[in-house]
Amino acid sequence: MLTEIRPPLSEVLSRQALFKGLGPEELALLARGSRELRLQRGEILFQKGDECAGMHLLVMGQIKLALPSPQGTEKVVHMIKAGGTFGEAVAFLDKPYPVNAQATQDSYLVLVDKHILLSAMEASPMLSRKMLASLSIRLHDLLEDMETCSLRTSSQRVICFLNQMAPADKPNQYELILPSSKQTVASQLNLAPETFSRVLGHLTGAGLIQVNGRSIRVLDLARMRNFDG
Amino acid sequence: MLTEIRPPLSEVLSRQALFKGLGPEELALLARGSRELRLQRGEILFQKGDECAGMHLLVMGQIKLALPSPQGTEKVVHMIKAGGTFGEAVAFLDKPYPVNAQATQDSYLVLVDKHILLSAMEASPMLSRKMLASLSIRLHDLLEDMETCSLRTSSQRVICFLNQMAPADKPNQYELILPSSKQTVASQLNLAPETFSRVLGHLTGAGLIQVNGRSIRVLDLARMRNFDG
DNA sequence: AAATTACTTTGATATTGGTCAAGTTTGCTC
DNA sequence: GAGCAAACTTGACCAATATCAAAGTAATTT
Repeated sequence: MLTEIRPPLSEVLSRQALFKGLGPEELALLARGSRELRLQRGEILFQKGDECAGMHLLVMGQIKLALPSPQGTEKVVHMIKAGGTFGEAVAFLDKPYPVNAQATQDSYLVLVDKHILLSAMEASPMLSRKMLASLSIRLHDLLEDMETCSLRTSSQRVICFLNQMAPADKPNQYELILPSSKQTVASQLNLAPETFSRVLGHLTGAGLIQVNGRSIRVLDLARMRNFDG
Repeated sequence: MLTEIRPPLSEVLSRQALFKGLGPEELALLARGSRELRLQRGEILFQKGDECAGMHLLVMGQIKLALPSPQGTEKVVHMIKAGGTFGEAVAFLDKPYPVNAQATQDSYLVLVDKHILLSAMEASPMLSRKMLASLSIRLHDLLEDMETCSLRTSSQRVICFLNQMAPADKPNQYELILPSSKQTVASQLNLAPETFSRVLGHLTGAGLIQVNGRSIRVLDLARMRNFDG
């Protein structure tokens, strides 16, 4: 067991991009309205329909947001990574959560009470701007997911995903590590795991990628984008 | 041709829910940064990839937001009705439009310059709150659409839609008028028009609904929700 | 290190919903 | 109101992808 250094909450908050630039008294206010949460891999944070207490800020770890289906399966909507937030839209609307949340890695997060958050926003137009920007990005991403899922074929969806995972300068060749298990990625792309596996097989067969566990090497991005399943 | 009475822009703005409660000087500011637009049914307002000048407010008419597909078809993402806004998320992010917009009815809208809108928000925390709430609702709706489209069968999607169109008190029997053409509704549900037609046929055959053009009478909501393809 | 569990791959089959084509109805234009 | 274009319906067929089953790998626990 590691000896952990646990800094005060206000310091943890001050290090998050969302709260950069807030004054110490605002940070203290937020900290007073916040709770720390620690989850082990696999633990469920909340379920669709639960009451929403506030905004979640993931400091470390990984959280999976997914829609449950009547048959007990689920569709992954979004993977939250360190520094990410979720639940703010739901908190503002006073609605129950529309998704399930489960830790896919041991995680450490902070739950910021919604009332406190609202008063902090009242006091800081900059925080409002950042929240607005963050929601806008979420909306934009969700629309992209919708685009991917509803007007592309299975191969195009996978190619689109590999393309999005490319480094910023988009070299024609690069390596990437899948952010989660293949079944999870498949679910995000609205594919059965078997289909995902087969598509990777086709791309490998066409000499466009090399797969090694969770690591994928893209050999020819330009040609891959034109690949037709 | 009708004789139109054209009230000043600031008055038009003051009547919109989003701007209710703003002071006259803020309204005047917004009005100065706004342009009126009039579109005829069928006219295109903007296309995916166009630069975004600000937030659109639809005062009258109907606008279709849709994702174009490589094959020239499109997937309807959202139908805007009178009083609705769109483009604000894109304006905040300084990104090009992610969708096409086309008038499906003769429409009158106001385009509010993004910089002006941002300064108005700076001045009015209430406006910020409303914008945040509006984006949150959009996000929530989009998630619901995703749910509908990705984990339900064609019949369930149609039933879900008919259910959403029920009056607020959810009586077991009610009548509704489709908000747009059947092909447009079908596209929103991610269905081919033929499939939509067939599903309505099945539901009619099962004695659950009666269809008459764009008017649909739901005869037994409870039983319909349990209907299985 | 062995055992158990979860994840992934591969093959065979089934099903849903899309596509194409033709006919019908609706609604708009002149 | 006649004519035309667009929207809708119906049927036959097809293709994409899910499902089921089984075997093979990797990862985790004990």
